[in-house]
Amino acid sequence: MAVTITDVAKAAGVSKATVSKFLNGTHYVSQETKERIAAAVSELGYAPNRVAQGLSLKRSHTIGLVVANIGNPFYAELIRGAEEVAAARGYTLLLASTDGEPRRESTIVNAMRQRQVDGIAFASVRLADREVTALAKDGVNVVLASRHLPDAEVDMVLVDSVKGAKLAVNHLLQHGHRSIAYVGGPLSIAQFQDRLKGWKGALAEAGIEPPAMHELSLDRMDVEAGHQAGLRLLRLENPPTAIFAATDNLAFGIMQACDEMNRTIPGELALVGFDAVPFGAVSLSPLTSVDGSGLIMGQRALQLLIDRIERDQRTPAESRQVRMVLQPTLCIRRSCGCRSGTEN
Amino acid sequence: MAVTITDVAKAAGVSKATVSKFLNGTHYVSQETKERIAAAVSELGYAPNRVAQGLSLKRSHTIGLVVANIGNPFYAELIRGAEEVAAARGYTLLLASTDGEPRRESTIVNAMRQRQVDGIAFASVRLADREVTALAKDGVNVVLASRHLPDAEVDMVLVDSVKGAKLAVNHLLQHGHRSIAYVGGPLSIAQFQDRLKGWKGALAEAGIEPPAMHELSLDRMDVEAGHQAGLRLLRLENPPTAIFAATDNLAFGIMQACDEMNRTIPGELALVGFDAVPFGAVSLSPLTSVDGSGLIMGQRALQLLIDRIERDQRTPAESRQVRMVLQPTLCIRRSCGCRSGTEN
DNA sequence: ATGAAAGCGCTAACAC
DNA sequence: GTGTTAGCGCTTTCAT
Repeated sequence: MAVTITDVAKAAGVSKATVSKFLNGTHYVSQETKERIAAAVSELGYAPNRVAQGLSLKRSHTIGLVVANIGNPFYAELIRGAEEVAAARGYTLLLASTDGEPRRESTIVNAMRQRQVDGIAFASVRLADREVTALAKDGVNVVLASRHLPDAEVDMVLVDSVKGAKLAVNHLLQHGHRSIAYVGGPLSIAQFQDRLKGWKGALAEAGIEPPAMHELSLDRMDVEAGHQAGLRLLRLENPPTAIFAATDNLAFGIMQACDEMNRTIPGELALVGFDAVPFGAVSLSPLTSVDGSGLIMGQRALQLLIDRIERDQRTPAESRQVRMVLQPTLCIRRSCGCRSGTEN
Repeated sequence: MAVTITDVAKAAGVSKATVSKFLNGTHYVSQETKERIAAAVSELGYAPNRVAQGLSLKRSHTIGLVVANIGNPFYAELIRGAEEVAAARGYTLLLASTDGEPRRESTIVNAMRQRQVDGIAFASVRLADREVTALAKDGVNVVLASRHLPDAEVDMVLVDSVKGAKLAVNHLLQHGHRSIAYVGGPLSIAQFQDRLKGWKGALAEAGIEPPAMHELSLDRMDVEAGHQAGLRLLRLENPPTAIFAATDNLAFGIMQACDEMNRTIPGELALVGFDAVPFGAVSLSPLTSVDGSGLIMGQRALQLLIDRIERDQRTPAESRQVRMVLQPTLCIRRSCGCRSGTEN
């Protein structure tokens, strides 16, 4: 059906081997045959079959990207960044979503390996550190984006969550708040441990010891979870005057709760999120948020991964894994009580 | 490196062919050897190499999904739906983003064909009708989601845009508005022609002839474009009292403009969007919107595509292409002036 | 500088 | 029932 290298060879009156050599610039080919082949190629509209190439080369120029949930704008940004550099460097993405289920994640990883991906980028792994390390040891190029696996021996790019959380809380402190609650995701995820730690740390430095009810680690991270948490907090006998949400999605849910209970933001409740997804600019109350730069993480993660893939190509040696930590920044909008601006 | 079918054959003391037959259940294999093979498989942890399989079968169990912009929540939903059914039916998605550039789109299509995808789903094509038809005639299974190509001879799933727009405008009319502006995307896209037509039609039926300045067809569809359009409209000497935005993203931009100019929604300006992305619920003003059901389109599109792929497998006959039109529904939130609810 | 041949991992006739 | 063989489209020694 499609035109193959054999067709080109025939048309140019040479052997497949020569065509291949010419196409890949891997050996010398005489000027004259070069031209004949080039002519045949464009004449027939030949394009190499990547599958066949992959089988022979053991290289697919395909990268698996596994995210928890495509619907979450944070991942959407990350995917965008990843796709961008993948495309630029000649790779295409195999996308899969886990819905946060570790079991589904293993299935996906297997499927990807069977498809001979050159590497896998995890945006928010749920696998255990050792499983990821095992994967890497097993020869799979891996990179972790956004989620931190302290003991996994693979490349990762993440944002400094402790620092980010402190940025957020300190800002709220500067606005005069003394009663700042925390709403975050499951503590089984390192990122949330760090954000919680940052919150606690900033408060401690200000000599504040928050009541236990002001610390909420939920097991889900969607808007609805934030909504419920918001209601819970607002109905407390002594509700907080401000909330640091460890995720923008959570913050949006909290806004919804305020809306429902007729509490104004930032008037009656100040709010700062984490991620700074673009949508925050047009949310119920324009959201001040720690910039987790999903886009950049997506980009960097893929750069790291592709670099490793292409390096391994030459030298299958174990190179030291890099851990890239992005510095967070505060994207100030109005939900904190400010008018606007950016701060570091 | 990885374990191959040959290893399994060796371990089970049979030939590769037998292993293959057993694995694919394509021929009878004696109970005894079945067991021996099964044992070898699990012993060695064998998993077939899909690339090799693909080369032999000319089937990759991979589907290309091309979207305009992953950052747009409408596409995010669509991707989510697509990924869901792809995974359920044993396919994985090759994702690529065009940024709305037709040239990039062709490049992507070529890359995907080289990778032997079993089919391509376009969420918002920019290619011309005849190019898409040519693709289909050339043996590529194609489905169009969301965007309408009147003359392309391929499967498509779309939402009835004329009807959706009427739903929106009529609702605004019922709220007593007589001055309803339209803000939409490029008229080169059929969807926007339809939404414009629906707007005009509904107004005409109400005996209203809108002034020319109240009809804005922009060439971009991002939030910023909506923002600019909103400012333009609000600064008119006789600004509209309501706006129908042909896309939620555009509506968000308009909200931003209102916010900037201190116009309340729906008090001073009523607003209805199109798409009903989840975020509308927590936007500056909870957005009433025509439900374009991106998620469902993503699902249906992939079902259509996979059905066709698997049908073609058996009978390469040209089957009539299906055009699936989803009925829009109005997702009522507050930006129109209502309190809440749903209407058809 | 070019070609012949083997091999990547799998499937599919066709024999036995 | 099971094995032999050829072939999918490409790359890559190894000769020439």
